[in-house]
Amino acid sequence: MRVLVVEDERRLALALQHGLTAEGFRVDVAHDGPSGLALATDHAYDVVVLDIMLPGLNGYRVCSRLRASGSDVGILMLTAKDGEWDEAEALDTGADDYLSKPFSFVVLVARLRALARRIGSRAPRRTVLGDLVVDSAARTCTRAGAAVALTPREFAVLDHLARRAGEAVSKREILDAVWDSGPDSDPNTVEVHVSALRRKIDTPYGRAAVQTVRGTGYRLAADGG
Amino acid sequence: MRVLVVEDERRLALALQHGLTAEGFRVDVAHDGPSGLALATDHAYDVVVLDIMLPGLNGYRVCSRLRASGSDVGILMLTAKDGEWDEAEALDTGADDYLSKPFSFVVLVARLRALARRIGSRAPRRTVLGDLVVDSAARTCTRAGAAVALTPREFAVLDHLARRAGEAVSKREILDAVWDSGPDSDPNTVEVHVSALRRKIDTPYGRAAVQTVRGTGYRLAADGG
DNA sequence: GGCGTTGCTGAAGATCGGCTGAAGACCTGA
DNA sequence: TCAGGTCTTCAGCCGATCTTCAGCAACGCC
Repeated sequence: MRVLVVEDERRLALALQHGLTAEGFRVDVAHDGPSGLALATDHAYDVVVLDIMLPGLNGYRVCSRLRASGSDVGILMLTAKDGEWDEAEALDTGADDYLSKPFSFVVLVARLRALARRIGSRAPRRTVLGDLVVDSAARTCTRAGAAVALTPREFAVLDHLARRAGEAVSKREILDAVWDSGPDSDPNTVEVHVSALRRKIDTPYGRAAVQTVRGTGYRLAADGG
Repeated sequence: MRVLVVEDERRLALALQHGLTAEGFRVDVAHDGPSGLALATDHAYDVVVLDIMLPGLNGYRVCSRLRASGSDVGILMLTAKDGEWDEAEALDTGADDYLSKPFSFVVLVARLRALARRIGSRAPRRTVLGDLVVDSAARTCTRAGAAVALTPREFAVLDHLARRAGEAVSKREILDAVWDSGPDSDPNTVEVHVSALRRKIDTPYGRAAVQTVRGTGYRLAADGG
């Protein structure tokens, strides 16, 4: 699970990074509002841990801008005081949960897990495209009623395409979403997996659900191919 | 991607120009406020890197004038001090992000890329002109309800015209936007692609969506031809 | 109507991007 | 450690696409 921590207090940020990494989260850190907003806009995080007091752009504004841009990432706000005002405002600007400083690390982890679960269930569970059904929660795929066995990578690629059904998705984006890889990763990897995917969900059925968008990447046909 | 660097410190400007060019950006440079504003107004940049301390017209004023003129180009401000005042003012005048000097080049590149992506996603997803529909996200085009298969270049040209529907767009601008090419590139390349485009989206339907503006370039008819 | 300029278009060779089979690395569970 | 499955890398192939060129057409000015 991917977490973004936006916190200007370096020591706390570092502590959270280490602690959450040890808990099995993948953690990125930003130390001010604008770079936090940029990271959150740019990467597919599951949850953002957002301090309110931030240089450049405070937490409320980061939060509302994120929501304004259509993001439905989970947002957990860290309120410095424990007055009701802060918390109400946090929820008003679109945060999903809040925690008053100082907080227990164990509680934070529990809240993050709970939030991630809620967010996860908020996401569309199934994507139906004609006779192709992708079930993100169950991690299953059926075509024309028949179950199709996919490897983890194949499913992850399909799942990502399904979440953006109808849109052209670049290989770079797929690499980022599925592989957590650096900028030097090879787009051919995606091609190989798409090739395998097609062999399973397209070739036997004679219709192309996964379309190539030359020069860009791929698109999962919104009408089922 | 096109970047304008407005920076009066010659050595830094030159370093940025070289570095960003090496990263694959197309870079123009201005050394004072007024010429920066003029360049930004006259050309279709994706992002402007704007120093605050500038002769003639400071960065805040360049930024607010750009916004006042209706530009929604991405603006990344370079703040000399790292006081909160600078940064808040930068964002208030309409900047999208800021970076405190001295900054790491790698960070600048990452921020530029993130900003460009955010700006891109701000653009309208679909353009509808009569019976012609251009969907930038899906990278598809339909005319009179029928899908039209376009090559990447053809689509890029159409997409650019669609973003300025009704306006006359010069071949030079199209070259800049679609080809990332130098000043010695051949306008005939655009003509060839427009020709191919017309064969696909105009000829079969008997009406001209892509109109020639002699001496200037082309215009996508706002009423769909 | 004549002329220079500008735009259109078919053809051809060069280039690019994507697909795929194969091989070996890797991971996991027994 | 072994077996089975999966993932990544590599290289060759192939078709789609791009650019360039050259001749022709259209336009507008005189």
